[in-house]
Amino acid sequence: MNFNFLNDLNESQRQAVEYIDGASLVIAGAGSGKTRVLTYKIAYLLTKGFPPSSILALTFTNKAAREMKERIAQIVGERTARYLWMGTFHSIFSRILRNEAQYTGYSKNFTIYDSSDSSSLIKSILKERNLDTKVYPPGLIQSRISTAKNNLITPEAYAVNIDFIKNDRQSRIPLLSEIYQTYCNRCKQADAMDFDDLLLQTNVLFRNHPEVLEKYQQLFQFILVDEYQDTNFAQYLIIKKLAEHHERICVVGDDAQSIYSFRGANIDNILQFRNAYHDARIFKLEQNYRSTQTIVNAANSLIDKNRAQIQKTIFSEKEIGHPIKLLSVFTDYEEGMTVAEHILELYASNNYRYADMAVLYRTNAQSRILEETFRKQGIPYRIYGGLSFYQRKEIKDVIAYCRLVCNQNDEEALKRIINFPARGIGETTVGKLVECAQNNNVGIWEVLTNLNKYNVPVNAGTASKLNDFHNMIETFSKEVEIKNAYELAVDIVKNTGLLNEANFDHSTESISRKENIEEFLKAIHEFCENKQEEGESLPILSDFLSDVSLLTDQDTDKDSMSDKVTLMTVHAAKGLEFKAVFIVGMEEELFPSMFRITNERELEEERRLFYVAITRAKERCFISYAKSRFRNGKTNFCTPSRFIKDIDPQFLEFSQEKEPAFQKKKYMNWDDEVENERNRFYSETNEKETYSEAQTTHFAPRKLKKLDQSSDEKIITDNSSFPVGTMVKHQLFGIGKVLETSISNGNEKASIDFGEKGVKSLLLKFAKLEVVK
DNA sequence: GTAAGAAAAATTTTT
DNA sequence: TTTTTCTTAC
Repeated sequence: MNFNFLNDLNESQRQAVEYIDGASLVIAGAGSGKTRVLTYKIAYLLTKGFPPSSILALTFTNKAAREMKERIAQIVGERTARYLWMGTFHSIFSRILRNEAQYTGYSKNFTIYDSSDSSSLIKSILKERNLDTKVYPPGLIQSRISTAKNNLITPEAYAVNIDFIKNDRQSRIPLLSEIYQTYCNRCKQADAMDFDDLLLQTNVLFRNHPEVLEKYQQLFQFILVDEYQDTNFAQYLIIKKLAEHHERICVVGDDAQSIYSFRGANIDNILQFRNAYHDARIFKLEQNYRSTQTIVNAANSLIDKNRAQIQKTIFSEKEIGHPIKLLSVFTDYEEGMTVAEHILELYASNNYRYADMAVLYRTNAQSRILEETFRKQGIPYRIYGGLSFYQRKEIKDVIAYCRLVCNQNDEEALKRIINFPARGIGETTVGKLVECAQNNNVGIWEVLTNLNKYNVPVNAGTASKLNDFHNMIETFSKEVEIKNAYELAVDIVKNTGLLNEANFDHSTESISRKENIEEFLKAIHEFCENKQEEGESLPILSDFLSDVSLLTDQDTDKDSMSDKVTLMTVHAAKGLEFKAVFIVGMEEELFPSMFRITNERELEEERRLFYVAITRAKERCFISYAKSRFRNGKTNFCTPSRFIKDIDPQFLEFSQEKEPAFQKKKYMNWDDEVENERNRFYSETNEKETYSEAQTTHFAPRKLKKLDQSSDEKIITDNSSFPVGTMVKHQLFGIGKVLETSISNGNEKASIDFGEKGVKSLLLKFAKLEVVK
């Protein structure tokens, strides 16, 4: 082993690595060598005599875990690195839950429900109870249940909590508590855990079985947690429990990069670390090795506008570099062209390959237009996100078959494929099965196995179809334990006719579906080979399934070698870096998202998201915003994001665009107008007034009329349906009071105070408001 | 019971 | 715009 690796570290990094006697928090600014510290720390622990199997290292993504493992393997060798407990929270604790299945009430091979399984289960529960999905929106229920689980509130605890019950009654969803209970019962019956369960059930396991907890407390001599700012309460408590005795724990994170609160992440975990671990040492990694001084300073000036944060001074000793270039364009289409031009220019300079560049956006929907322009311009690109490989219909179908074969209680899988490929078992029949199952308090599979016993009211033809289906699944399931996963999967795909179904015509889509299935089978094959290399004689299908359900698209980047521009959301870009970064769509209501501008906490998170975006850039950063954007089927007029103003202008450069060839004649005077607006933009001191004023003052009204009949002005109105002071009810936000109604862009808006949920500005045509007396 | 076609609705981030 | 749900005709 190379003992000199500590020399690669700067002073604060080295201190962070060498402190192993107690709890520590490492505040790792963007680009400060966080991964290096983590990997070296693990290597250091190994040299200090900690066996690899006594080190628990938790990451946020599979990719991060894999990369870190590789880097550690380079230092200490693969044979040692292999035994580290390193992975995502979800994968590590699903492993523990499987190992300890005897204590959990679930089987060793429990199924993992993904969010679409959860959602469809919730929908069936609502349907069975005859509840209107307008009163009980499935999405809202799902997120409430998820929040409850993330905060370790079991259905039993929920039912007796007066605050929740009162709150639900106020939101007009008093049955939520019961739905939550039913949801959990049904998951249990299906021998399935959803993502949140993996953390919740781990906590339940540790609470109910101190001897099991004790075992893992002993096992894990040292615990490391990456991306600590993104942990939720369930994760916090698991770590706290595991580290209780020895408190040899090191968490690494950056509060400035906390961007997952919508998933339950609690930034207070990192801000209040000392409350949980009183003697914790705090190390700050403040030198940024990634970006130019300009980029670092610009990002600093931005994040400085947030209130909740840990004091730190991020600095760079790299060159000053180029200013961040603002690209003001008229349309989203033009934005794509401008970005494309810059990409081609950088590429032509020979200093940048395509793979050195990334385009980051707030929402996936923005990728389409970029894709179009890149195709036209012949720029190779790769899109991350959107529909992941495992989310494709044909793949989900194959997985559903595999799931059902491994676990006949998996009702979501069963419902998905009982009539796919079509075999004459329609909705009515499934309805009868479900009803029968409910009445007898058993699972659908049980009913399917004993059609006669349960007197399912179906005719002979249907009964025989049901039996055929039942027998087919049963035949496969008998082979699960004795057959190699790959062989069984091939059997399933062949015998069920899934391949034919996918390839029913010769369209490109059809061929691609077929290829996807083949690709999937190949993945199973690889899985088997890997397992066999590790010495497992018979890798079975259920093993593969427990792996695959925790994989995401990030884990399946096949051609990372090829020279392509990366297109992804800012969220997906966390942890990555590129020589040049284009942040597009920096407009109000898009970035920051319109859903998050009324709540200060959420707005700060949006700002952190922008901070993450900027700090991905090593050398060049471009920020673009369009005046108009095609969104949700129509053209919207946009104003530049308030966040642009948060950046100290000394780090910015405005585009001095020459007339691009593609620019239409009617936009000829645009540059002048933009110039005016820029001046206005920065001389403006009254934040509130800036954008609406700028709009009316600097747009020649005549011109606007030519483009769109509607005006950009915000006009305060007196809406007869919702006069000021009216109490209204909103699906998501509950009861609120109308503060103001207005018309802007021809859209009727209302500003409504929802109390705890904050003041929201809603478009009346979207928000289905009901007046309450 | 099925499939296509029409109408309506929803538009964020994801382990 | 895309996706989901509803309707209608086979």
